[in-house]
Amino acid sequence: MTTPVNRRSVADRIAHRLRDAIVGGRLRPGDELPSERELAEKYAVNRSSVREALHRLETWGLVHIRHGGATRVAEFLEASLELLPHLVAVGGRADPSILADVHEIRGMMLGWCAEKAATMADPASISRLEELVRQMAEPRDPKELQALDYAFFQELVAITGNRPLALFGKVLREVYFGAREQYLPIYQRDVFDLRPHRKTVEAIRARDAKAASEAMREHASAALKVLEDRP
Amino acid sequence: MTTPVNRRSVADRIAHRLRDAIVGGRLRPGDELPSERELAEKYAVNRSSVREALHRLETWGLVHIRHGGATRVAEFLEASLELLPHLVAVGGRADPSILADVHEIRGMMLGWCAEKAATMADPASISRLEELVRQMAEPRDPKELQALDYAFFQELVAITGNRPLALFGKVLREVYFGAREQYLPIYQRDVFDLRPHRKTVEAIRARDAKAASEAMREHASAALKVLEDRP
DNA sequence: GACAACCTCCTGGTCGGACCAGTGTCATCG
DNA sequence: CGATGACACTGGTCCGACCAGGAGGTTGTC
Repeated sequence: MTTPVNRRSVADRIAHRLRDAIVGGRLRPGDELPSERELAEKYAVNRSSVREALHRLETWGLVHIRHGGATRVAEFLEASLELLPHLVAVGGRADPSILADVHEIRGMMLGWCAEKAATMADPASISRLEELVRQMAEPRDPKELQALDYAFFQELVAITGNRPLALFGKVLREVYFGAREQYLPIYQRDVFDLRPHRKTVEAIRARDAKAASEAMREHASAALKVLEDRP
Repeated sequence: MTTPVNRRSVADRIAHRLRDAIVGGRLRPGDELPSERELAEKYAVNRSSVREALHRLETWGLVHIRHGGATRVAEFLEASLELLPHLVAVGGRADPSILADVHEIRGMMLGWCAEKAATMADPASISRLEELVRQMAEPRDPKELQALDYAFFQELVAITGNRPLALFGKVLREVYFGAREQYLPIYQRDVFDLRPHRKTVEAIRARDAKAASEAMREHASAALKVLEDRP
C-alpha cells in the first residue's frame, strides 16, 4: 500500500491518488485532467482541496496548470527531482532498474565522501562512524540495518561539509525510505557484509583516502549485485 | 531583482517574498511565522492565497506547518533541492563556499561518469564528445565555453544511462545558469585548460576507465582552484 | 469564400466568510 | 502542588460568489 497513514489531509490524499494514476500510467503525459470542479465532485471534497492537491502535483512536476486552459499531465522528462521518490515508490516494481540506478548514485557519493572524509574527518565524527559500525554488527532486523547504513552514509556526507551534497543525500533518503522494502534484500543477515564499513572507518582513521574510497566502492558494488540478482 | 515577472499569481508573489525573507536570513530557522490570517491582512490578500503560498514553502522544505500550532521556519538542511539554485544565486555572494560545493559535486559526477563511460560509451556518443571538444577549442566567449562544458558533462551523464543521475545533473544545470557569472572565471581564455577533456575522450575511446576518471578529476580540481582563488 | 472581430462558455484564480479540528495556555479545582 | 478543563489561539475544510485567461463557434465584413 502506498498510503501508510490515514491522517493525511484531504488534499494530500487526492494528490497521492492522482500521482499514482499518473506515475502508474493510467493518465499519460499530455492528457487533460478533469476540471477542478469535476474532481471536487468526483472525490466529494471542496474545490479548494482539489486545488491544493493539484498545486502539489505541479510542484512535483507532474502536471502543468494553465490559467484558462485545462490542466495537463506533464512530460516525465521534465520531472523534477522531487518526483524521484514517487517514481521509485510507485513505479519501482514496473521498472526495477531505477532502483539500481539510485543505488549506484549512492555508491558514487559513498566513494567520494569516504575519500574526502579521510582527509577531513575530526575525531568526533570518526567516533560516530565507529559507533554506527558497532551497532550495525548486531542489528535487530534488516530494517534497522538499513537505517544504520543510511546514517553511516549521512555522517560521511556531513564530514565533507558539502551542504548541497547533503541535500542530494536527502533526496536519496526519501527514495530509500519510500521504497525501503525493495532494498531490503541487501540487508539480510546472511547477505550483508560489514567488512567494507570497518575498512572504511579504519582507513579514515589512518588518513588513507584511497583505501577508504576503495572500501566504500566495494560495499556499493556488492550491494548492487544483490539488487540485480533478486529482481 | 528577484521578481522578473509581475504576472505571477498572488500566491506565487507571497511565496517568493517569504522565501527571500527566509533565505536572506530575516526569518531564522525555528522562528514562528505570523498566522495565516495575519499574513492575509498584512499582504491584503485572501487567506486562501496565503495558504497556497505557505504550502509552496512547505514543499520547498522551508517551513513546517502543523495543524493547531504555529508555522515555523525549517532548518536549511531540510530544504528541497528545488531551492538550491536560488540558494546559490542569493546566498552565493554572502557565502561563496556554496559555489565551490556545487562545483565539487559536479567534479564528483564527472569523474564517476567518465569512468563508467569508458566501458559503456558507444561510438556515436564518443563522436559527440569529440565534437564538443572541437567546439571548445575555439570558443567565441567564456559563456559559450561554459555552455559547451556543461553539454560535455551532460553527454557523459547520458552515456551512463542513469536516469536519476540525469535529474541530479539537471539541478546542477539550474544552479549553473542561475549563477553563471560567478562561475565565469573558470572559463577565461587564459585560464581554461582543455587538455583534461581531450585526455578523457581519448581514454574513453581506449576503454581506459581509470585514465578517463583521472582526467576529469584533474579538470574539476583545477577549476575548483580557480574558483577558490578568485572569491 | 476568406478572414478577422466578437461572443460565449469553458478553464483556473481570487475572494470572504463560515465552521471544524488540533494545540497551547491558564485559571480552576481537587 | 498537580491534574483538569475551558478558552483562545493555530491550521484544515467547506461554501458560494465573482474575476480573469483561453478556446471555439458565430457573425460580420471584405
